[in-house]
Amino acid sequence: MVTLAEVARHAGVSASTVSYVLSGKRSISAPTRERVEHSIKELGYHPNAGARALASSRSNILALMVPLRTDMYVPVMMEIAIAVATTARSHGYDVLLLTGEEGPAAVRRVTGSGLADAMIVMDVELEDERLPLLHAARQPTVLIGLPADTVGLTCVDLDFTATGALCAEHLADLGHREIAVVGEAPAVYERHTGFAERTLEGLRRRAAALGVRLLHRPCEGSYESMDGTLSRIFDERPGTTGFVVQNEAAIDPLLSLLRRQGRAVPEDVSVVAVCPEQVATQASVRLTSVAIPAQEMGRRAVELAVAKLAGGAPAEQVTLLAPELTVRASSGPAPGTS
Amino acid sequence: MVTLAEVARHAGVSASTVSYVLSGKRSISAPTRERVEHSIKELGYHPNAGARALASSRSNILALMVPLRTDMYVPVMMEIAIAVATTARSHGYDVLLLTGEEGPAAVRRVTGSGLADAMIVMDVELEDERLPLLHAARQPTVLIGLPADTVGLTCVDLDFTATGALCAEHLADLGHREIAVVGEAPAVYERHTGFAERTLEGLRRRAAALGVRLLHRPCEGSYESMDGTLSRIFDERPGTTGFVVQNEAAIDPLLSLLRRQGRAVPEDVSVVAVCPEQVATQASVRLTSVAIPAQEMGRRAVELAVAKLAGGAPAEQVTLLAPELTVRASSGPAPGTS
DNA sequence: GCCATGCGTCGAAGCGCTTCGCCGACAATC
DNA sequence: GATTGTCGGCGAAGCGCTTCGACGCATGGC
Repeated sequence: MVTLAEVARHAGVSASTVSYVLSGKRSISAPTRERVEHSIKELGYHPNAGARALASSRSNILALMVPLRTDMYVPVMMEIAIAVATTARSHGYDVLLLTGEEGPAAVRRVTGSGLADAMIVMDVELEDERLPLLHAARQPTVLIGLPADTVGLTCVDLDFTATGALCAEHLADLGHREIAVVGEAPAVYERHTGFAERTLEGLRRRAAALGVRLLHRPCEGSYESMDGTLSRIFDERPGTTGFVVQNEAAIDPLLSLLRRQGRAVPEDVSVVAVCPEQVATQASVRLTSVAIPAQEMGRRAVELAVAKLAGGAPAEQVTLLAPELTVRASSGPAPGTS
Repeated sequence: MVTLAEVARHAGVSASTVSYVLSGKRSISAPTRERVEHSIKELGYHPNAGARALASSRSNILALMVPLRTDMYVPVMMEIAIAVATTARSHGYDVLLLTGEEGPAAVRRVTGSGLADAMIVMDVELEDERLPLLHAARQPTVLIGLPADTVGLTCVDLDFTATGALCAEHLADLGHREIAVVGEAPAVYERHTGFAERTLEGLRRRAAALGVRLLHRPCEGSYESMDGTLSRIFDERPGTTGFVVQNEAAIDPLLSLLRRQGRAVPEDVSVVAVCPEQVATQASVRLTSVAIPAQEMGRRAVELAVAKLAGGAPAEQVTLLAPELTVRASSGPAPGTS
C-alpha cells in the first residue's frame, strides 16, 4: 500500500506538497507538480479513502436509497441507479447502494457515520417517513419523486400531472370520449406514491375540462389481472376507445388481450403508455407514449446533490421535467370520427 | 457530531473501553458495558466511518460491479444487486455500486484506495479483462458468473451447462425431436459471456446424446427480430416442435407470434424458458422454466466474500447452483406422440 | 504469605491524510 | 534600499478511531 509520504519522499518534496498537487488548493510550480505526478504514476499511488474522509470530513460518496419493492417497474429504477452511478463518477463521487429495507434507520446510520456526503432518495411517498429525518440531518438530500410537502426539499421528477394531462389531451384530440386508465398495482396507490396519484389527477382534470369520461382501474402486471381489469372496464364502459397505461408490466398483457378480443389497435382502440422509450418501441405495437426520462432524472439528481455540496444551490428547489408525448402506431382517431 | 471521546466522558470511562464495548474484542464487565451502551443511545452516537476505516484498515464496504450494458435482462441484475445489498447489511457491510463503465480502472481505484474490503463482480466474460487485476489485488473477490479459467477464483453461478441439458432432456422426454433455441442477443455471444455459451453447450451435448436435432438462433428482445428469427427457424426446420428461450425479453414476443401464427402452446409447440420465476408465471402462458436464482446468487456471493474476509475460506471455490426445472403449462407431448 | 494468573480498564501510539500558519525568496512599489 | 506583497514549499497539528502493552486488583495454588 503506497502512502502519500512515500510519494513525497520519492519526489523529494513534503507530504503537504503532494496533497496540494492532488487537491489543487494551493498553487504549485510546474516542475514540482510534474515531479510529484510522475512519482504518483510510477508508484501507483491511490489516496486512502478512509484517511481522506477522516481528515477532510468528506467521503466523496453519495448514498442512493432504492426501493426494495417488487411492485415497481424495475428497469426504470435500474436505469436511474446506473445514471446516478455514472454521473456521480464524473463528478468524483462513488455511490453507496442502500435498500429501502432499513428505512429511516439507514438515514440515521449514514448521516451519523459520515459514510456519505449526500443522499439521493428514490420512490418517495407523499408522506414519507424518512422526510423528517432527512430534514433534520444537515446532510444534503435530493429526492427523486415528489412528496406532498416540498418545503425545504430538493426534488427531481417527471411532471406527472402534466403527463396525465398530455395523455388525456392527445386522446381527446383524436376524438375519444371514453378513456380508461390502467393504473399501477393497488399497493402503489395504497402507499400514496406521488407519481401515480399525480398522473391520475392530471388525467382527471384535463379529461373533465375536455368533456371526456375517465375510468381508472389499478392493475397488477400479470395477464390474469389484466384480463379481469379489461373485462370490468368494458362491462362498465362499453364505449371505451382510449386507454392510458401507466403500469409498464401491464402493457404487453393489455395489447395481447385486446388483440385476442378482436379489438384492433389503433383502429378500434387507442393506447397511450407512460413508459421508457425502449418499452414503447419494443412492444408488439409501437406505442404512442410519454417517455419516463430515467437517465435524465438520475443525472439531474446527482448534479443537484453536487451543487448543494459545493454550497451553490438553494435549499428548496423542485425540478419538474416537462413530459413529451411521442405519437407512434398505437393511437389514432376514435372510431366513427370523420 | 458525537465522537467516541464524548461517549467515553459521558459514561465515565476511557475511549478504549468504549471501543471495546463496540467491537467486543475484549471482555468488559456487565455494569460498564451497560453504562457505555446507555451513553451511546442517549447521545445518539454513530462511529465515524472514515476514522474507523483508517484505524482498522477495514471499510466494511463491499464493492459491487454491475454491467452497464442494456442488452442483458435488467431485472435479474437488479434482483442480484438488491440481494447483495440486503445480505451485506445483515453482515454489517454496505455496498458500493460500481458500473462496468470504468472497467479495470475501477478495480484499481477501489482496491488501491481501500474503499472496499472485497469485490463482487457481475457479468463476467469468459476472458474478462478485469481478471488479471483482480488476481493481482490482494482483495478478496467473488465473481457472479464463470470465466473460462477459474484457477484461484471464487465464483458463484447457476450451472448453465446443466440447465441447458435439463431443458433438452425435458423436451426430448416429451417426444420432441427438433428443438430450436432462441438465444440471447448476438452481442452477448460476441463478447463471450459465459452463461450463454455454457447453456448452449449443455443443450447441444444432451440433445446429441438423446438424438435430438438442435438449432440455435441468437435473438434480440424485440418483436421485429423475434419475427424474423421465428420465420427463419421454421423455414429451416419446419418440423420444429420444441423451443428453449434464454432471452427473457424474447419470451413475450415469441408467445405472441406463435399464437398469431396459429401454433398453440403447448399443443403444437412446447416452450421452455430460462428466466426468473416471476417472468415464467406472469407470461401469457404459464411457462415451464428453469428458474434463475438471482437472490440466491447474490446472497451466496456476499457470504463467500464475508467468509474470505474472515479468513475462513479457500482461495478457489466454484459454487454452481443446481438448476431446477418446473413444469408448467407451456410444455407437453410432441404432436403425434402417443 | 508469596508468586503466578487472569480479568477489566486505561494510556498512548499511530492509521494516512488535510490544512493552517509560517517562512524564505523574489518581484514590484515608492 | 526599505516596504509590502505574492508565490512555492514545509512542518506540525489534528481528524476519530483501533489496538497493543501495561497496570491494578482479585483469586488460587503452594
